[in-house]
Amino acid sequence: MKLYNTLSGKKEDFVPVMPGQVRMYVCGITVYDHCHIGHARSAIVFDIMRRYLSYRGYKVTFVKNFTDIDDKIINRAKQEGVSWDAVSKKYIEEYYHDMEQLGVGKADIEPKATEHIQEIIDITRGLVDKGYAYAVDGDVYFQVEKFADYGKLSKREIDDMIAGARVDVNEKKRNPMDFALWKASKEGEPAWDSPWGPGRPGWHIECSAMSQKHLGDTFDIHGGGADLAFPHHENEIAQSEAYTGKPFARYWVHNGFITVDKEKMSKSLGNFFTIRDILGKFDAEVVRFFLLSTHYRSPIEFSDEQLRDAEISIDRYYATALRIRDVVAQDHAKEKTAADEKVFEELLGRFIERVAGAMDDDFNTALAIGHIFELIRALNKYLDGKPSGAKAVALVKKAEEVLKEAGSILNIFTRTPEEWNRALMRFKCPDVTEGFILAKIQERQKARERKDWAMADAIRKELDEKGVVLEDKKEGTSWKVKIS
RNA sequence: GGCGGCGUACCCAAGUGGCUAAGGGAGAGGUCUGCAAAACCUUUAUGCAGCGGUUCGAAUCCGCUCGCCGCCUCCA
Repeated sequence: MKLYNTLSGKKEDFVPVMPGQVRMYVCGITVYDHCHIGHARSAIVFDIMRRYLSYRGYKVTFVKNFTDIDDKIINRAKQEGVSWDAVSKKYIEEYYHDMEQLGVGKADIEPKATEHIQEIIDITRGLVDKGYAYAVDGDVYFQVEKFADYGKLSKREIDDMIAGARVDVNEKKRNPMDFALWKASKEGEPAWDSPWGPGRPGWHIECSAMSQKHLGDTFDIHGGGADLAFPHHENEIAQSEAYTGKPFARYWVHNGFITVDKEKMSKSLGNFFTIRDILGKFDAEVVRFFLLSTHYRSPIEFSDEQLRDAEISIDRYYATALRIRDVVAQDHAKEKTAADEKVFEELLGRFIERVAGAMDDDFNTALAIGHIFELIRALNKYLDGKPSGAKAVALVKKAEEVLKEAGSILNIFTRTPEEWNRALMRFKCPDVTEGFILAKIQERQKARERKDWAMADAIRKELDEKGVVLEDKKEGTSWKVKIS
């Protein structure tokens, strides 16, 4: 497998520390507000990586944390007039709700910062003892100049960053780039006892503490959004490597942003869409497909139009799945070889290998999806040739099986065509019932039998206006939800 | 200002040295159909922002130019 490593700026062969095992840590969210689609992207991308590594036979230990103590949480609590832990508790629940709907699995371990105060204090004290950190008025700062490799992840020099205008001025810091490991709490703020007085952890230290505790000093993959590379991940590296004297994470993986009008979606710009807003308009599978149809490191422009494209693509898959079922159910007494059998069989044979090859290459989900639709087209073409008999059934069943396998890798195409159709009805034609549709189809069938085409077309038009499309086939008329 | 990234058809999007530049959508034409829908076929980049260079050979590597974005402050 190849994996792009931010540390080297290149794709590298993935070799885990312990053969057959992968230990990965992903920075989760700070729980002070609803999650937006950008959070969903990160969650889905790393969920897919974890799934695929398991699929490839690795024993994966996946850790994703919650930052449950932080300035934003404290401010939010003040605003709402509730305790800080009521805020974090509420948004952890919201997060689980969103993720469950999105089909994102839980991590193996989901640690919280506040449950690792002792570990955080231990590391902080260790860094002070080793001379990497200093205490001032109850705060403890990491001294970046003491760590020779500082800047190796984000590829920047300490001096260049200071030259940049936007570093905050803080009298207590020896160097403006120094960052807090421990912050003294003000009156009324949440506080834990420490050797430096009552206080709370800085932001970066928690990930060093939790990853070390649950995965060890050196582990395989550390992930998060691209905006975390600096300063968060850079600081994690400094703390952890200064403390343990060992390499920290071996592969640094960062997902790209979601953009709106080409600009990064963010809270401060106010151009964000929450997961729950989007799931009110589109099915979760559509969101997953949309996010996976672009490589995880590239930016994705968010729009309803793009989601609709995803919806159409998924519908194409389920329409084919239905066709497979219909074909298999037909009478196969007669052996008939379709003209394109060889081409189809050949493509079918290499399919899983090609999908896996795409995923092996830095989790290229977009390419994997391309392969899926290539097979779908070949299959449809093959079926257009009206093949029949045992061989044909075997090939079609094989296609069904491998398409499902590929879908399961990406956590898409996991439902039946009926389930998909029902999900679509919820969004596209909530007022129409299946009973009504079937009655109309029957009425139209009678009209068709007496060749009353005007009536038949009128009924079809009526349903079309309600968002239902009819398809006349040999076996009878079927219906589906109209997309667009 | 420093650092990083991106620019592939009407739209979205793979491809990072070598068969005819994946795949999806949209458009046009066709096969099928009572008519449709679906499916399939044909068609839409001798071309990969522009200009140079390296090479037998580049969308792919190097340099410059233009445009866009991100990080340097909390941020997935």
